[in-house]
Amino acid sequence: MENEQIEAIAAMLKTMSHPIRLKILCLLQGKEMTVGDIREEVKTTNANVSQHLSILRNQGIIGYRKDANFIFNRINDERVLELMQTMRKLYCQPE
Amino acid sequence: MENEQIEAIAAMLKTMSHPIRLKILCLLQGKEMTVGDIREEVKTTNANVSQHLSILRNQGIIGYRKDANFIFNRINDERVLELMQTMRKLYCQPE
DNA sequence: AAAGTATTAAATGGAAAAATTAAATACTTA
DNA sequence: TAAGTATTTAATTTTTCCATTTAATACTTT
Repeated sequence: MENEQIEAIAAMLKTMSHPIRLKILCLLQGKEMTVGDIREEVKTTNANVSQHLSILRNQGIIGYRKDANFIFNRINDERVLELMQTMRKLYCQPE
Repeated sequence: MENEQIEAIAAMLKTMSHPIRLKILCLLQGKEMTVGDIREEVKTTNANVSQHLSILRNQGIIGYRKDANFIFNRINDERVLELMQTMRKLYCQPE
């Protein structure tokens, strides 16, 4: 791995490494969710969810779609999905 | 993923998400290295390398072996190796 | 034992990240 | 247009992280 790539990957891991953000990524697997939807699953405020979403957006991991006064968030980066699959396999499998 | 697992994985990602620590993990793939060895590859001080190594050790990612006044560090957690392989495939492949 | 090398530990200061609160924007509906 | 809902922005405070410096420990060699 080149140094530049190490920096980029480290930044991406840092973005994923907050419990709330990682949980958001888990929740967004397979579906779109609004701030309000997410807020019901994660014990915090709307503003806090919104802040975490914007960090994920700035990293390019998630995207969104606007409809009325809702914003539907979705995972944008397929690689993150594959990475999470690997993590689930390694850290959540019984064996 | 359960909440508890999310917390644990987030902690592990956080440990890996510092450029120096991620570089150390790259360097340790396949070989043992001392603080001095690592310090030659990473532009920082011995004390700083030592601190990062202790963070990696506390997370259980690396282990060590003592010989004379050298400490040889090695990767302890096979899962981290597989995770890094996946990251290399996803983020460092030309295609 | 003294001097030298490798590493760690402890303390400091500064920078970055996080949660909280309050105010602003955007859209909808009554 | 006024009131209501969803989300974001901005400001503030608290917390956590990181690099640096200095001192301590452990071991070797002379």
